[in-house]
Amino acid sequence: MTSPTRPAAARFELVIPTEQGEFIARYSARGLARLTFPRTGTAPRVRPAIPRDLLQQISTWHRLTSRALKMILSGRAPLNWPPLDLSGGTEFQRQVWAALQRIPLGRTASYGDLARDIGRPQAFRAVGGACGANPIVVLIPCHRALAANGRLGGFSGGVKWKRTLLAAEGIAVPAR
DNA sequence: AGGCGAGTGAGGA
DNA sequence: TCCTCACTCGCCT
Repeated sequence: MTSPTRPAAARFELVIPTEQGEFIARYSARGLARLTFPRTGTAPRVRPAIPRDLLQQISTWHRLTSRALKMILSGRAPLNWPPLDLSGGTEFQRQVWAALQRIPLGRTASYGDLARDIGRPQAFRAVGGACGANPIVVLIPCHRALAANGRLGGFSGGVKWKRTLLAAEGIAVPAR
């Protein structure tokens, strides 16, 4: 056939400028597949052009992503969300990510709480791993997962970001 | 209070 | 099959 078949895994990147830097959003044909923190000191890279048949769809999603991100960064709960393409995760990871999305803005849960939420009370340690594999920072609020006894725990994007995000949501940030 | 070790489930090499 | 965790708990100073 003449229609160019895109690989199912095709991803298209757009940036979201914020006061904190440029977040990078990556879209598949199914929705937002990845959102990453601003990188410091990397050369701007060439991004593949978005095919015409996806342009309008992705533009719409990107507006939703940008607004939702900026809302959370300013401590307000987003009204609308882009569709999320979480097909890259395992079943267990998707369950953890869904549990994270149930934590309201301004609230936190411990890794143990999340493990109980998904019906695997002993899997609290694996929950940490799934949080670390979260492909969509901020919108899937892995920063709201703390260790037991209110300790901060870790963060794949760096603990500084975790503190920043918690502070933006008005959460008292543990000393460590 | 704080350190330490064992136990734990999932994922990746 | 092994190893590594963004953990938790209990026991010990």
